[in-house]
Amino acid sequence: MVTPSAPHVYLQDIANWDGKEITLKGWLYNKRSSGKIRFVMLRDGTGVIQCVGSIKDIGDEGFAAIDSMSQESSLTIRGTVRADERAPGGFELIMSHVECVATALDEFPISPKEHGTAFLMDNRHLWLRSKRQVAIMRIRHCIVKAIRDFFDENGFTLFDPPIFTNAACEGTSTLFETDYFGEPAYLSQSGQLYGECGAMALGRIYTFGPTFRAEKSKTRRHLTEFWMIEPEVAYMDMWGAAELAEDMICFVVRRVLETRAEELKVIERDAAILEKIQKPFPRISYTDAIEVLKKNGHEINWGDDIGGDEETTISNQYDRPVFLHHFPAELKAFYMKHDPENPKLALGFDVLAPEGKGEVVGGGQREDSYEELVARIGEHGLKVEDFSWYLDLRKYGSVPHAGFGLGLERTVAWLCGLPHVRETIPFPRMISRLKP
RNA sequence: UCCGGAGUAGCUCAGCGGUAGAGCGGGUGGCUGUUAACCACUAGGUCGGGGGUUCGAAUCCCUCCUCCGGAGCCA
Repeated sequence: MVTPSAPHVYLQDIANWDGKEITLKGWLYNKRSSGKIRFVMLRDGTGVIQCVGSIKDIGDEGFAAIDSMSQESSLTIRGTVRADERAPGGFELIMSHVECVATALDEFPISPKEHGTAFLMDNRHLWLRSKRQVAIMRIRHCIVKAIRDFFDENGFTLFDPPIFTNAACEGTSTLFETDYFGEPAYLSQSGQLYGECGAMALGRIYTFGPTFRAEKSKTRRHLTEFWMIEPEVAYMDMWGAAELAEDMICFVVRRVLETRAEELKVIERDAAILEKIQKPFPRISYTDAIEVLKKNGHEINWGDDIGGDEETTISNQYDRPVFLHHFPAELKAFYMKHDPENPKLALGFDVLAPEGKGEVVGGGQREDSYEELVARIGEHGLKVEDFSWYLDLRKYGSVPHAGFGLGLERTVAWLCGLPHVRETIPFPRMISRLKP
């Protein structure tokens, strides 16, 4: 039991308890021993600390308890906090009492040594206990919170789109089909069309939810289930949406730097690189980008899609995110508004993250003309009746409007400097990963 | 779907025609300041599956499976 003089303390607050007797509750991270002394590395989810036990303080009983526990056994330790130069976190705990809560019934699969990613992914449920994964999850949470705060503080309303959808917006090949009481239903691959309904109702909204893509992509940037944030604003044009994306990204980066410096250190992410993420981001048109790519030895022509290697070439020219805008309209989705000054171009943009991290945002202005949109739906081989509700937005008081989609996992991977998105979400879903 | 790469102890890997190996992890013992502790001993294997070549295959050939990376598509 916890005595009033030895309250339960989390390791993140340990600096406030120097010289005091406290209780720690956690798991055995590692241990070392000598004949008459025991070193216990305890983690509690907020940090790791070395606890020192000498035979005169904890007796044979304490030694026996420690010796019976293997890695990841759960335990509580009472002791006195002591600042110590030699300790990695600056503090140690001098044990006065140790109690095993539950011994690990088997050898913990993930030893303190190196492991391959396939093995770690098979043990994702346990891998999440490691210092590095804990730090990444904390930063992910920070980013989620910052995004919500940014929109909430700027007059936006959270607007949740459905996950079951009936329409095959952009062809069924990339959608997961489910049996919905005998009818086919598809897991949402974007909340945007619903977000547009919200913008017409509430003015400024953002969606924040999971989306699903059945595309058989096997790359470091793809998940089949990922989280997307999609703001949508009535009476906003393409450049307004671009500025919104810019402000949001800067706000999020600032928040991570201010509140997650420790976690960035744990994952060895150079904060100086993130300090450079400031307005304004360079803006380069698709047409100009093609010229840049040609000069850099890429075999690409106007009208071709810009692939991963090309994106890297462009983003490597800057130390901050870059806007790519005014793509050829035929490369983009049916709802994208065409440039009135050049109908071959779409009023859309992508944001490429620096360091070759690729596209983190895609957005632009939506087609607001009823006639144009009907024609566009036909051109894309889609059925007008599937989009009757969407067309109603143009029928009843259509206005210029714009928005964008931000991929959460790609953003986390970029800000954390991770090579692969699989470590950015607790349980990544990929083409060959459904378990755990 | 296509193009590469890899499957050997619980994990990370070496061995690449001639007796199945190391480090870590596990177990046992030792050590009063260790830091991925150290020292000694010890247990642990259908060398991804199937077929073939050979006196002999983890090793060479064929085939299948799985995973990893990339392409396409996208956030």
